[in-house]
Amino acid sequence: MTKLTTPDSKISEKNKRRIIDSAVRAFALNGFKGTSIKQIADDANLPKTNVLYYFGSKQTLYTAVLKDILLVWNSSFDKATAEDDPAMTLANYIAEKMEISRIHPYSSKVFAMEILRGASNLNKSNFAEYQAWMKSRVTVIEAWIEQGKINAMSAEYLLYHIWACTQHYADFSAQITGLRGKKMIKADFQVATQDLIGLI
Amino acid sequence: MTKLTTPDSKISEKNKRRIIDSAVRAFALNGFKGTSIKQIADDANLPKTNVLYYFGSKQTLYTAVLKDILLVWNSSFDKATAEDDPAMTLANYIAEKMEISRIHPYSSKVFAMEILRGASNLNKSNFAEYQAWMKSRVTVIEAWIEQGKINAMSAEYLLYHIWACTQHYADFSAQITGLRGKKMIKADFQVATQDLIGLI
DNA sequence: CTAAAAGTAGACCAATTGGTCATATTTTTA
DNA sequence: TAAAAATATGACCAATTGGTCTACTTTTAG
Repeated sequence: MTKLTTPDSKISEKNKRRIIDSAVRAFALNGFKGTSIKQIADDANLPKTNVLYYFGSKQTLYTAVLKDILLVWNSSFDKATAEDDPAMTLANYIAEKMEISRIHPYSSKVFAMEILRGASNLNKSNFAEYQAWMKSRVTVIEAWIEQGKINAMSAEYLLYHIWACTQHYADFSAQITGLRGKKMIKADFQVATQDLIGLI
Repeated sequence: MTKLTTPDSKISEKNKRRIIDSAVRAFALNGFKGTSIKQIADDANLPKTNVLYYFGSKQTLYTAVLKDILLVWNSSFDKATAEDDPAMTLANYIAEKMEISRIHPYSSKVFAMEILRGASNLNKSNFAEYQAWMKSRVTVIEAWIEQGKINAMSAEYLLYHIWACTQHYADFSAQITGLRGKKMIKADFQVATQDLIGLI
C-alpha cells in the first residue's frame, strides 16, 4: 500500500498540536514580539530547539497559528441562500459567532491583534477569499431586502456590525470583566446573544 | 510671584508631546514589546537618551500614552440625564464615537491592544472610574426604559454593542480596507454612522 | 553676568532572544 | 537487525535593546 501523501507521524502531529496550542495563548497574551520561543516551548514542555525543529522559525509558527485559527471560523451562514429565513439564519450566525468567542477567546484575540497591527501576516489569498465571501453574503442579504423580508439597510455594514459585536465579547473580555467585577459565564453569553439577536 | 506648581517648560512640553505622538503610532503598529525606544526616538527626531530623560522607562512612557488616550474619550453622553431624549442622545454618542475612531485610529488601536492583552497596565483606579461611569449610564438608560421612551433591553449590553461597533471601525480598519479594496473615507464613515444609529 | 537647572548626546553594558550546529537518541523501514 | 530517517537537546552565537553613566551645551533665574 503506497501513500500518496506523507502525512505527519503521530509524534509530529501531537507535538505540533501542543506547540500551536501553547503558541496561541502566548501570542494572545503577549503579542508576536512579546512572546519568546522559549516561553512557548516551556509551556508545551519541550526544549526550545524542538519548536524550531517543527516550525523552522518564529514567523512560520505564527503563520501556522493564524492558519489554524481561520479553520475555526466557518459557520452555517457561509452556505445560507436567498431562500432561507433571514431572522433564523442571522440569529443562528450570531449565536455561532458568540459561541466561538466564548470557547476560543485566545484565537479570537490573536486574530484581532493581527488585524490591529495591519494584517501584514495575512496573505493576499486570505483576503481574496474573504472578499469573495463578503460579496456572496452581501448578495444574499440584498436579496432578502429585495424580497421585503428585512428592512432596507447596508448589507455590508450590517455584517461589520455583527462581526464587531460578537468579536467584542472575546476580544474585550478583560474590559467587560473589569466593568462587571466578575467574569462572564455561559449564561451571560446567552443573555448577550439574545440581546444582540433582538437588536439586529 | 511664586509658582504653586512647577509646570513643564515649553521645551519639555513640546518634546513630550512629540514623543507621545510618535509612541502612539509605534505602539499601535508593533505592540509594546515590538516597539523599541530607538524607533520612537528616531520618529520624534530625538536621541534615544532623550526619550529616557523625559519618561524614565519604556513602561512609564507606555503608561503616559495610555493616559493620554483616555483624555480623548470623553463625550456628551457622559453628562446625559434621564430627562434627555434617548434617540437624540444615543445618536450623538454614536456619532461622536465614530468620529473619534476616524480621527484617532492609532489611539484606539493601542487601547484595544492593551485590553486584548488583559489590561494589565490599566490600574485599579482606571477601572473604578469606568465602573462608576458604566453604572451611572446604565441608570440613565434604565430610566428611559421605565418611562417607556425606549424598548426594554439590557442597558449594559446595549452599551457594549455601541462600543463594539464604533471601535470596530478604528480597530479593524485593516480588515475593512482589505475587504472593500479601498480605504474608508469620511463619507463612508457617515454612512456607517447613520446605519448604526438606525440599528440602535 | 553667573550659577544652577534643564536638556542633549555618545559610549557602554548586561540581559534577552532568534536561530545554528553538532551530536545523541528514538522510531521507522526494508 | 541494520541502515536510514525522524526526533531530541545542549552549547553556542550575533543582534537587539532597555537602561546607566558621564560629559557637554543651552536655558532660566536671581
